[in-house]
Amino acid sequence: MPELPEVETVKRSLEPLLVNRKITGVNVYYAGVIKFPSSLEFQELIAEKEIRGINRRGKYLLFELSGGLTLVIHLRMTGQIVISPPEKQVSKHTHLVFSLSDGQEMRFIDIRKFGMIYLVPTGDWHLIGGLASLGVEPLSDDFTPQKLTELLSKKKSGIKAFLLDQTKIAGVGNIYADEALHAAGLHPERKTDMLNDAEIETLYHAVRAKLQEGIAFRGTSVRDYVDGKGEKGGFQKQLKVYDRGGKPCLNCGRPLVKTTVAGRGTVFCSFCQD
DNA sequence: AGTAGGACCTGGTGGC
DNA sequence: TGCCACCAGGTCCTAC
Repeated sequence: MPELPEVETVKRSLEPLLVNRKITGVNVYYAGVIKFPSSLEFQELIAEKEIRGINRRGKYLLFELSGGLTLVIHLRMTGQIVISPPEKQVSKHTHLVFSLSDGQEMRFIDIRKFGMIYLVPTGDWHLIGGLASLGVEPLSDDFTPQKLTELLSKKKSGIKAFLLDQTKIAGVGNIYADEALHAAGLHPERKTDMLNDAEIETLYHAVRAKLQEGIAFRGTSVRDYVDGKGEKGGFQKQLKVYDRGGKPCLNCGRPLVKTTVAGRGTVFCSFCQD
């Protein structure tokens, strides 16, 4: 599911509902989502901790808690975090329910059970696979055309595989990779070391623009994605290629091609992207 | 070093 | 309507 814009939208929707509230306890329905520490330790450690703030790094959500702890959540494909009143029936696939000091509940729901939850001392990111090795935040000032040039030069692969590599750029997933490549007019299998300066500049702006548009529309709800209030996003109506295989390219009218690139379903225009 | 393929899970869709 | 194959916003691991 969620890529950077969706995770950012979840973060923004949760902030006003969670910051300065205390987690009074947690009910565990499926312990498998808790990757560290043990389920028992998790339940003991998190009780009575105050949520001081929420941050995002790549596709990870980081809840800064009192006591020097951070609750880290990765939603993977179908994870959802929703704030609900306790009287609302707990839906199927709800794995954790946090009780909050204001009487509400924070529920972690995940159909496919791929989501991962950790509770670690703040800063001990090495305890979490993937988080410590994340690459640059694409919407930060650290991400520049020069930085992109440097990253591209260090990898010899297809450009779509590069965009999906979280150790290079953090947060781009399958939807925004396809959208950015179409916007930039680049074929997903173009080699990273064969792009000229103008193409890199175009790609740089396309990646940022698509992520920013995704946030502005509050994320893409092709299937399961909802924000912290249970609301769907709106960017699915703006998609130019993702989920549009066989339909006409909105630039040239020719049918979009659906293939597999870097092991992922990929849609592009063989005329506009080369 | 790169990528392909399988694994992890459940559910929706489209074909027959 | 039923059954089946295949597909899905991610990442990790193994094998070429």
